[in-house]
Order: sequence, then structure tokens, then C-alpha cells
Amino acid sequence: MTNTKQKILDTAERLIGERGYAATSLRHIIAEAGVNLAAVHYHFGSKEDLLDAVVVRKAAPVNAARLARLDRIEAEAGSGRPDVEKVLESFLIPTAEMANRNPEFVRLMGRMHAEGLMPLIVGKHFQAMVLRFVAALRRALPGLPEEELMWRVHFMMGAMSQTMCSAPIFARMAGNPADMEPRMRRLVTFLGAGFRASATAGKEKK
Amino acid sequence: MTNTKQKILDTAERLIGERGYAATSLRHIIAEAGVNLAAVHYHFGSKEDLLDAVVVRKAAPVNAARLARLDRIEAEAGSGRPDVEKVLESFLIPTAEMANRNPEFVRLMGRMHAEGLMPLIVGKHFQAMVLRFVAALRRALPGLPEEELMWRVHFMMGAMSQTMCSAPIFARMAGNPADMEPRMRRLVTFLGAGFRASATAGKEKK
DNA sequence: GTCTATACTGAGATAGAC
DNA sequence: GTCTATCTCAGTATAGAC
Repeated sequence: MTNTKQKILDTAERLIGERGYAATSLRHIIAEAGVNLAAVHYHFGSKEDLLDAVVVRKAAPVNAARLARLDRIEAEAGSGRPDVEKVLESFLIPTAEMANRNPEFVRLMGRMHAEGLMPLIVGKHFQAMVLRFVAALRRALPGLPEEELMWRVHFMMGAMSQTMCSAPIFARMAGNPADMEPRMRRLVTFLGAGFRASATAGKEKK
Repeated sequence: MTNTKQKILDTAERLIGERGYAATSLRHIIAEAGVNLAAVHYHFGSKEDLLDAVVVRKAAPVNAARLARLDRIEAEAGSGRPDVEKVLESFLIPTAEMANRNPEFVRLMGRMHAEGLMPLIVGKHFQAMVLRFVAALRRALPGLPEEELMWRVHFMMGAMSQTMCSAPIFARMAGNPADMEPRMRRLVTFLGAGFRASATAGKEKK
């Protein structure tokens, strides 16, 4: 990778983490990086593709950790059912670990979520990993209808991305914003109970 | 309200619902509405304030329905504990009802969420209503520590806003995208179990 | 009070010279 | 690979007509 490309990535990561994607202009980035405006389009094609490169560089290690944990849990379960909470932990805890090692990661992910850019990025790069987790949850909850499972995964994704960003309204109780582990553990408890709920509990009342 | 102001609101609502906020320029809106560019800034001040006016016009009836349901539930409960699921329903079902009567509402709210604009709007106009729901949940779950309750409300908000927009990845299972009632009922079941979960279940394992 | 015409600043993107 | 110059389009601000 050329020096110019590296400088653009590093500067973009820092500025987007600090100010957000929409509020960070390419001109601001290139001024701080000391490179030319056209170099961004030469190396990345567009502002959106630059963001993509920045996010992938941060998120790839997290996804690797997630899959490693999931591999271990599935090996332990053998042909039996994996534990729902353990599967959820393998998905959520690596985020917290990455956040503790690399606080900018949280800021960047929080920004992406706050600006509604996560679905775009997730769809491009994380879909395969998510499908593996859905399969693990399916084995953990064999009685749950497939459609119900998919909706609950949907709910989980919403709660998770909300939790990864410290929305201003909740900032006062966030404690150390970079220490995501406690809140991720709360989330595992919450989601675990939701996933275990009987699918028909709310529908038989009619 | 003047005719010009009305036309701007109607056109902005339609175009933003179709294309999103960022992708809809003021020039596009005023061209379709047949009004002058400066009229937008005269009546609304800025593009963001225009969005605000559009959203409030749609969301005010939903909030009124939510509070009416909550009033009824709290009256029924008297001095006892309200039912968690009923409180959640009073928050979630009016959204589905509005969606069935007025499909553009869902599209607009989905766009707002997808572009990360909900926290901004919620903070401005819905905060008081949310606080009433938090109070109702607190009475419904007297054993739950306050901090845990606040995090679970946080999780709920994430799952709900995710559910209100049909993310492309889930579009295939959305059925009629405007019929949100089934998915909101699934969400009530899921969240109800999460809220009822023991707060210490996930923390004693250490 | 309402609205129009017009100009200003800054954004992302691109063509072509080097 | 890199840079200069330029393009189009965005949101915003203001002066003044009705």
C-alpha cells in the first residue's frame, strides 16, 4: 500500500470518528493528510468507498474473533444444542473486547450507526458471518419457527447497533463509554430471554 | 397555513419518503411543489427544520394514541402493577395502526431510521412521552434496578426502530411491508421476555 | 407578511497534463 | 501515481417586489 493511500485511510478514520461521515469533507481529510483531493478518487473511487475501506480495516479483526468463539462453542456442543447465551456472547463480546483495546473503533462504529450507514456496510461485508450465527441460533432453538427466528435476529441487530453507539440521551449512564463489556453482558441476558420466549405466547391471546 | 407552506410540506413528505432525506434536495422539492427555493427558508428556516415539521405532523397522532392507551392501562392497574406486555403494546401497536391507515408514515419513519435521524427527532419531540413509558415500565417491574431498566429501554428502542424500517436484507420476509402489526406483536413477546429476565442472571456467572 | 430572483460558499467528482 | 483546473450541484443568505 502506498504512503498516500495509508495517510488517507488513517486521517479519514480519525476525522470520521471525531465528526461523523457526512460532516467530514474530503477536502478536510486531504488537508490534514497533506495529499491531493484527486488522490482520494484515484485510490478509492468515491467518498463512500473510502468509508468502506476504513470500516473494513477496523471490523475484520472483530469478525475473526466472533467466528473463532463460535467455532469453539459449536465444537463443545458437538451434536447437541449450543447454549443460546453462549452464541449471543460470541457475537457481542468481541465487540466489547475490540472497544477496550481500540477506543476509536467504538467511536467509528457509533458514528456509522448514528448516521444509518451500518446496514449498507453490514450487507456488503458481514452478511456471511451473520448467516453463520443465524445457523447456530437455529440449532440452539430447534422449536422456534424459522420466521420467528429471523425476526428475533432482526430485533437483536437493532438492539445491538443501538447499544454500540452511546446515544446522547443515554450518555449520562454510559460510564466509561469505551467499556462496552458490562452493557454487552446486560444485552446478552436481555436477548437470551427474548430468544427463549415461546413463539406463540403473544399470539394466542386473540 | 398558507398554500405554499402546505405544498412544501406535502411534497417534502412524499419525496423524502421515496428517496430519503440526504438524497432529496430542496431544489427537487421546490420544483415538484412549484414554489420558490427561498420560500422553504422563509417558512422553515433550514432543510433540517423542514424535516422536523414533516415528521412531527406524522408522528403527533401516533404519540397521542400511545398516551391514550397508556392512560387506559394505568387506570386499569390502579395502584397495582401494570402488565409489562400491555405497556409495551401501548407503545408499539399504535405505530402499526398508523402504518395500516397511512403507509407513507412507515416509509418516512423507516427512512429517518435508516439515515440515523431518529435520535435527533426523538430527542426533540418524543422525550416526554418516552419518559412516561419508562415510568410505567418501572412500576411494572419494581424489582429491576434502575440502571438495568434504562439499558433495557435502550435495547427496546433499538429493536423497535430497526423493526419499523424494512431493511433490504429482511425485505423478503416482510410480507406486506405496510402491515406492521404482526411484527410488532412478535416484538412485544420478545421484549416482554427480555424485560422480565432476572437482572443478575448474566452477571453471577463470573 | 409572503414570496421571488439572484448570488455565495463549499461539496464530490472528473479530465487531462505531467 | 499525482496534481491542477474545472464541472455540477448542494444548502444558505439577502435584497427587494408585492
